[in-house]
Amino acid sequence: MPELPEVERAVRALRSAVVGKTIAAITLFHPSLRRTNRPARVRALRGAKVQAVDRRGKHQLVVFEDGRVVHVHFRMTGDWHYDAADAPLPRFARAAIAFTDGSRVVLDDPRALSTISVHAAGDGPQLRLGPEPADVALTVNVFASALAKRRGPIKPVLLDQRMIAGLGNIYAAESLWRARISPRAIASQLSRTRVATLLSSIRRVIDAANGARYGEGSGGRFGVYDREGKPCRRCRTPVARILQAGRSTYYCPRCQAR
DNA sequence: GGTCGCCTGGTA
DNA sequence: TACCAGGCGACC
Repeated sequence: MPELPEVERAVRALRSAVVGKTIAAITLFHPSLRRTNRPARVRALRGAKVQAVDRRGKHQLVVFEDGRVVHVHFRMTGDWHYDAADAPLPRFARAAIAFTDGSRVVLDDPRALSTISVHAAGDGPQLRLGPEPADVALTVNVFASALAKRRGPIKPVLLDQRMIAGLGNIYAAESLWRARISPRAIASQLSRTRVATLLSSIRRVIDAANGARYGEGSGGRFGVYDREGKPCRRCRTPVARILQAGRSTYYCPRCQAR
């Protein structure tokens, strides 16, 4: 599920579910999680009390009262599942956190690419992230000077989390479509006007995605994403798909001509 | 920058 | 049986 709006939703749900609770046990089921986590460090979280749940970009941070931090990233297909500690596990359970009140949070992830790591107090994960889309410090000037340093095509640049934290493949494509900018346009060559348009398009697309979930049904109505061969919603030209940096990019060859 | 690997499932 | 997948770090 995870693009920014989905992670934000997941964080809010997690926050209301676990803040103030004390860990009874953490269990890692998937080999890749066992490989990357030291058992003693995970076991030592027993008795730790959750103080806060924070989000930075698509990263989730569970902060404990003693300053330790559990860092979770859903990658492609992770999500939280809530149940009781004695309930049957969901099909793709990769990890579980049981609390002393009998409740449980399960990391449910068919593709098993999610990551979990445990950090000592004062030694949190080093996240190299740019500003959040909604950050008022992210001005057109700031965005333009960041883009000016990048000689490559704009679409892969937008996926770099150091540009804007949390922007993913879907909304990068949607933002460019909305701004009528070719995904192949060279980042450093965008005019200031186009940079301004792109920034406001990114914000509008993210805002719409944030709101769409409650509207149900209205969500998932993309302009170009996953619409190869289907008509552009603006000009009816068939949407094209190209590969950039190994990822699909959908765009309208007419609205977003170079 | 591009490409690959991590994992596993859904779909054509 | 192929290809594709909302991410990202390691590699050239």
